[in-house]
Amino acid sequence: MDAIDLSLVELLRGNARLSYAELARQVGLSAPAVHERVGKLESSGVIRAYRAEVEPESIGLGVTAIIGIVEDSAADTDDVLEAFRAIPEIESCYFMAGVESFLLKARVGTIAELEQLIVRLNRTRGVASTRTSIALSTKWENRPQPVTPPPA
Amino acid sequence: MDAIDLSLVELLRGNARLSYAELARQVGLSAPAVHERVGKLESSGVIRAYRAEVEPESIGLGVTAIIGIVEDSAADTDDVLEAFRAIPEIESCYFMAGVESFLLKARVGTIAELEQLIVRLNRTRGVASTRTSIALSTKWENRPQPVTPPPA
DNA sequence: GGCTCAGGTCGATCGCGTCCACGGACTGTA
DNA sequence: TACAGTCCGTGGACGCGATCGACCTGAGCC
Repeated sequence: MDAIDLSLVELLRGNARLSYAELARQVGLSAPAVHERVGKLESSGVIRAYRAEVEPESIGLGVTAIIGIVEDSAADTDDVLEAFRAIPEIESCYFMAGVESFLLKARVGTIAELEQLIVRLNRTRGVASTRTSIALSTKWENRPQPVTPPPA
Repeated sequence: MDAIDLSLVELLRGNARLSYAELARQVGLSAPAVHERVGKLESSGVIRAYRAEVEPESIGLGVTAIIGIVEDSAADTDDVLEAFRAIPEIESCYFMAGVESFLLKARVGTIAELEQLIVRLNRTRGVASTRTSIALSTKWENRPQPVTPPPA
């Protein structure tokens, strides 16, 4: 992970469809060298995936909700996690410090679907209570922040 | 936005670096036809960007926080939003229903930086109070959910 | 000094991206 | 029914990019 790797990561966070040739020009290496570096970044897990970012409304996901989960005292956290993983509407899942063990971001098409989702979450074994907040609009999401040189 | 467009969107949400030729094979069209469709999806705003998804720790962003913002009664929401937009650590920003007008997801390198960020947010004109929760771990994030056929 | 290895360049080949001309289906009109 | 226009696709052509293999160079180590 040197400065060139960081540049590559930053370029690909901005536009995942840049060609290797273009990346090579930007960082001042040859295309095969860039190809190899990017391959290593992928296989070492630094780059996890390349995703198109899509306007959620246009694929029928107009309702965004943030849901806090309180576990009951007998809950097995791994089981709860497993149950959440099986629910496709849950796009993100964070394990939190605080009373609410999990914070979920979910997207559904309608308020009715959100209601169903909340019922399902409340029925999940290990879940004591849920607290749902609705996002009226997403101002921005997953904006890549500029890569800081070296963290240390 | 027909069924083929939805397939293209779904394929690109799964892997933004698929070639047009490969997309063409998957949806049963020619490469130029796919090229044109994807171009239209981009210019119509359905596809907003292509991003590499990076392990945050490896670029020095090991601390994730979720921050709720309460505006004061004299706040100009647009100004507050503008101020947030200028803070690169804020990766996502949702305008919420409820007491907290905004919910922010921020990533920083260290707890010390998080402290500075919170101070900065509290000093922002229009912000009455903040409530920060720390994510101990990110179980998953921005998992693309399967595209439902047509929503209507 | 010489070996080894990591990581680069160069050159060649093959497939892909992209432009363009052409063609068929659908629609509205006379 | 015939016709024209539009939309959306295909196929061919061509130049560029992806990718492989051979080779080069510098650093570290016996």
